[in-house]
Amino acid sequence: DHQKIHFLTTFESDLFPSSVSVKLQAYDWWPAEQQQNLNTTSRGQNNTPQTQSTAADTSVHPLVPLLLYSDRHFPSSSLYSQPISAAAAQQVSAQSGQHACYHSNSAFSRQPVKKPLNAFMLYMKEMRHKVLQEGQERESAAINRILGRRWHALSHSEQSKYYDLAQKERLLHMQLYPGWSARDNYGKRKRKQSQQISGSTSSWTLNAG
DNA sequence: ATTCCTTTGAAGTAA
DNA sequence: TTACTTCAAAGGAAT
Repeated sequence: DHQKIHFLTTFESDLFPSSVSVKLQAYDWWPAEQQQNLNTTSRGQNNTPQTQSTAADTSVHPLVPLLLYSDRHFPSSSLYSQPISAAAAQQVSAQSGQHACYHSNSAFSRQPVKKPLNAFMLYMKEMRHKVLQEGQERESAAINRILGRRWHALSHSEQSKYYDLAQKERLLHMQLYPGWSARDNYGKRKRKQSQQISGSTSSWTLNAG
């Protein structure tokens, strides 16, 4: 989808100044012309990708727009569903202090920032629908078992695609939420006491904060 | 309405 | 440093 890719490039140019261009060069799917324009703040969007083969066609990983538009990471009600500007990024940095980091578009709905997806989670997100189309399994637990076996059957180069993408998402997550830590959501999910917790009866009600 | 199941990997806690 | 635990996604099943 060209619109999403354009959003990505605009986001990169606004959020990352020339000071972090070294990091960007570590990922081969970033558009070459974008890397050249990193030191310039203004950028036009007059070229259409379909008229001729541009750098964005080959260097932008096809899963990156999928990540940026993940409904979980960027809920429809949050400001991240809109194109991210430098001002919005600074607003995110301002609200991410030493305590928990939230998506917030209003004072009434706050959704916690979740962990970035690891390589296998990205693989599942992309391949789940294919297993569903095969029609053998319907439950997610069974599908996840299948995807776990297929993950181990992948070649090293096929897996590296998702490891690289996961590293890219961790970097993006770090830039978007500088104060965020996995500690923010650790131990806050309600679980059955019969699982592991033994002894106190209401130990996990203290997370109301 | 909420948790379980089930996978791998990242990151947390406790020893 | 090592071992163990939690949570990321998904959604039908179970509670």
